Amino acid sequence: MDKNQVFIDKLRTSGLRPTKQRILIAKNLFKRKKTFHFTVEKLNKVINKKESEKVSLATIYNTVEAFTKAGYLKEILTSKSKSYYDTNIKSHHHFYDEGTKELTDIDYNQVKLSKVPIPPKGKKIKNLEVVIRVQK
Amino acid sequence: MDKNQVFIDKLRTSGLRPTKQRILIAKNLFKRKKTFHFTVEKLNKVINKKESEKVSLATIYNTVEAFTKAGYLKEILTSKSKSYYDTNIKSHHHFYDEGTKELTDIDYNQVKLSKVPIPPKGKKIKNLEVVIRVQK
DNA sequence: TTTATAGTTTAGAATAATTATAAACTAGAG
DNA sequence: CTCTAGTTTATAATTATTCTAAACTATAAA
Repeated sequence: MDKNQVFIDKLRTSGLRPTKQRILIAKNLFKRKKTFHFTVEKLNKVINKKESEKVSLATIYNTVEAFTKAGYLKEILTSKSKSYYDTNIKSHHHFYDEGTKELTDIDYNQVKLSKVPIPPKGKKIKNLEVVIRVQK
Repeated sequence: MDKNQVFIDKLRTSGLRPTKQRILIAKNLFKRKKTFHFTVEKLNKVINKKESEKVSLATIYNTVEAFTKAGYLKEILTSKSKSYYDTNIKSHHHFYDEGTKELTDIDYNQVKLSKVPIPPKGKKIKNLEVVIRVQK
């Protein structure tokens, strides 16, 4: 039993070839007990410090984008120029700490919307995200 | 009666010197019937196409930042690398069209939250923002 | 099993938004 | 009027991200 088989299958079903880089990135993202919030820069450090086989930054960008499109990652709205991603793809929301620039998950059922507006004509709601900015 | 007096006063009460650049930018932002959603790039075009007196891009950045700190503008969360601002500073939310990358205001009372989570210890909620991403 | 090819990775260049720098300018206090 | 701290400006620097094109590789088909 190849212990990577689960990732290989996941990649295949998404139409992504299971290359060694993608498997390595997938392991780093998804073999975790807690969910992982990261920027590409951070993921790049994690992978290229720990692992003996290096992965180029361009591949990390490509793979994060591919995983997001495939629905394995969620891109999170924060105001500033860096994109944040989350391995938790269940519907949930975030605290964004303006001081430390860290994200914390808010469980889905900690937020309840009792009223949601009708989208503009011809448009469908793709996603609804609540970001609560906090500070000391 | 100087028709700019209202802007001059506003600037003064915020500890900002009423320079001609700031007054010009304020006029372009706040003398509008509808609220105005913009990026710095867009504001720069609006000002430097229409007006005879040019304002440097650096000043536009500085002024938008100053106005945001003073509470005259609101920075809006969208996923990607460009910052969006809104002249509507009342508590309200947004549709973000992924295709056109345009923002539309959602009136405050079109969204109702019946449950809001408790912030992490020692942190206060500064702002709560709902972004609803839409697409065709 | 080889071979062909479409998909993938890579280093480095290019781009785009934003921030920093430092010199020139100016509002407003005294 | 003069001085000075605040402001503006052109330009350089920085940072995140995307692009490019050559090298590499997974895999389908011979």
